[in-house]
Amino acid sequence: MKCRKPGRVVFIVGPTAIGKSAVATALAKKIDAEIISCDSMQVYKGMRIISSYPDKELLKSVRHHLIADISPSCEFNASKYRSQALRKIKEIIADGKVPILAGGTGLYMSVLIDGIFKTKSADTKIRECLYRQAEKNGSAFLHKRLKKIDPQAAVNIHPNDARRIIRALEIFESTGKPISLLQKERKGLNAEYDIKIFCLNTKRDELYRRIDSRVDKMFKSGLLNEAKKLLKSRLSKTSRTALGIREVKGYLDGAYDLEEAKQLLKLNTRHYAKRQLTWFRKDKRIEWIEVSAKDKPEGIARKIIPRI
RNA sequence: GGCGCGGUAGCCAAGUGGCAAGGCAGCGGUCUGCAAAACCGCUAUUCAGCGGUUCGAAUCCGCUCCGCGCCU
Repeated sequence: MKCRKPGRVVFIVGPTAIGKSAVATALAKKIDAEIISCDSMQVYKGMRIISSYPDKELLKSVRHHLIADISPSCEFNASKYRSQALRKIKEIIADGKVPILAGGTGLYMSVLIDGIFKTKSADTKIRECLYRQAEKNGSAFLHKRLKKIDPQAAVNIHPNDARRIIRALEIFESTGKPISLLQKERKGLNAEYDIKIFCLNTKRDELYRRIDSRVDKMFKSGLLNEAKKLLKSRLSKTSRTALGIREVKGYLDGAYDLEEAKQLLKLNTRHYAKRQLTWFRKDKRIEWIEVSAKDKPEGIARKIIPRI
């Protein structure tokens, strides 16, 4: 096929359980592409079931990157993801192939396409100190402080949003510059390449049905053991928040039975899917692809090709 | 059949005479180095139904319907 256009980057995004992996693979086969995961959990090793790695056949048929790549104990983040993904993108393009970014992590997508402001790596000392202050005096107290040094950021961040208030203060203390100023300086893929973003979606009740059935399958294929194994190891701040970990932990701690854990995971996954959609909805560059239960990945890929 | 208790949003529920707490679910949103995270907003002109008492009723009274329990 001659759909290959150098300097072109394709994103296949969408809510969890919509079928991104299969569509991305089907598409990759048709246009000689390689797939880079755009998922904050699939990067971790040992999360095959919990983060739903693409099936073995999919992984075999097309080259995949950034899946099961790093240890769950590693403090990975959006910035690290960005630099690794960027390198892969450049390599793939240099190879004359198309990089397809597939995944559901809105922040990782945005950090690639729109960039991220440059700063030193996270200063954990300052951050921890601020967290202690937040616990003692409340986040509103820190918010008042932020208002003095960076009124712009204070307007954008809710007084209860301790995490962002602390990040803003941390940036100011370590660089001497207000975060709202730094945030204006960002350069991403869209400055150098043609970006195409396709978001797979379906009706809400159908999406929720897919999520429920995926969770049932996950338990059948050994989610419990995988989660147990992960819980025994040291997990990073990010990896420990993977859906499934907390739910299984509650069960193991005796807070509820296995059925309850399963229902909880379904519920939390639905909430997650909803937040993903909120993220994608506001990005007006996205082209929406409505899928239904009877659509095959190849058929969906065929619909995408002419629009690349 | 008799007696008792109860019926408040999709669910759980507070309120027992002065304009219907809260939680869950649902929906919408924020998001630039923890993002499958964290945070925010919205959601009952109406309290099973009908009548009555009262300036005023989800709250008091009567009847009807429904549920639960006990008795015969």
